Amino acid sequence: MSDFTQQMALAFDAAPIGMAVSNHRVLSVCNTLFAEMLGYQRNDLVGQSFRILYPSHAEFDRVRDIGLKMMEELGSYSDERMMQRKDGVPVWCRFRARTLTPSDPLAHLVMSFAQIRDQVDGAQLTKREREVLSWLSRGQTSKEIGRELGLSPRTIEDVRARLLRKFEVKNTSELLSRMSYARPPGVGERHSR
Amino acid sequence: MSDFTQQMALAFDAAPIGMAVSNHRVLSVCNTLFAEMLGYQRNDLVGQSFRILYPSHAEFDRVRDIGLKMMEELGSYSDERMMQRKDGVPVWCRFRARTLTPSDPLAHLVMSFAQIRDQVDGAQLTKREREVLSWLSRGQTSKEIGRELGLSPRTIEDVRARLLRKFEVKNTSELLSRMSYARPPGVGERHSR
DNA sequence: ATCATATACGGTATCAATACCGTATAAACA
DNA sequence: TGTTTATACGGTATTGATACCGTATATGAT
Repeated sequence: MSDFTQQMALAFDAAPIGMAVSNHRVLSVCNTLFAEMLGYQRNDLVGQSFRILYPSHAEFDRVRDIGLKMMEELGSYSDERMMQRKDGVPVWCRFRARTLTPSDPLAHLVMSFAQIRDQVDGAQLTKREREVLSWLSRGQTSKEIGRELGLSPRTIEDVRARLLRKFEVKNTSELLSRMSYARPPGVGERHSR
Repeated sequence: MSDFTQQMALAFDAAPIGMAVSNHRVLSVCNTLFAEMLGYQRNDLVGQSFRILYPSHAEFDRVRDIGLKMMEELGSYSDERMMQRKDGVPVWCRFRARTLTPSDPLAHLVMSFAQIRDQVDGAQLTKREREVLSWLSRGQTSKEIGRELGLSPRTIEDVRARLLRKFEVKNTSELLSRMSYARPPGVGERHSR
């Protein structure tokens, strides 16, 4: 086995992004970061169905169909999706896939998973912070967001200041460049005192 | 080793994201997509300095220092940066790195490069616009960027205004949220090749 | 029970961002 | 050859962002 092959295998394992290979939706290889991201040991995942990495069977089915046509045509596909960690916590990922078998895309698939929200030293975002962030990503001002959420603009400024501190950034532009977050504030995002 | 190693090497090469390994800023291995992204054949890049992949020597030096401290502490680093294709065209990338040698991060580095978008709705970015954009994503003000580039802050404001018009966004925050690698599904971007 | 944090709101002060007004040069292009 | 666009710079005026000062309540953790 060549030195090149071994270097590539090492790079795969040590990659700064989660990577996995599947055959007909069964995981055949993954790297350390992928297993870590989802709360598993790597050996626990080899041979497992990807089903266990999605929050529901419906979601598992949905993501199967969603990129199939594009992969048949272009060989690759990318979207943003929710995975589920072993302990049940949802993980938002930038998902990319390339198939080695375009006529039957799922037969042999190479995927990368990049976690979108980097938590800074365990600093999770509160509901309010995510909510404000999602409006900021649409270019809303504090005044507009306050009107939208029925709050004083001053309160929105407080939330913004907290976000800047948490992520150690200078301003909102740098914040949004680090943390892309454009999910609309939905059902679970209502504010309660 | 054998089969597992070979599968991992295959996955590295066929990965849906650009990947490369460097030793003291010299490329030792990269995958097909990485070479393609930058307009090279893979064999042209092996053994080359990363210098040729950056638009200027100043930029090459800047990106060396920028993540060093974080890599010494955490072992990994991520930002958005501009690379330069063989034909001179700039490529805006989400960059991730993990070092295998934390005491001397650049000694052995595994990197991933995800191309962000280089155009939106046919709106091409000029060199100046990309340049300013890359400083904005680091939270720099117009005054700071002007100082950095040896230009009047007013000129930077002109560039910003052009960017806001081109992307039809209200302000810089929305701009950087749109330019980010992780965008909500359904709004345009589809990954190909 | 105390401490830290998130929430929510008021004020002020200062700087940044954005939108206008204008001029000027150079390159691309039909 | 004129027209458009990018570049570069000046002014001003208004709004927004950020950083402080303060108070207050609620919650969760040690």
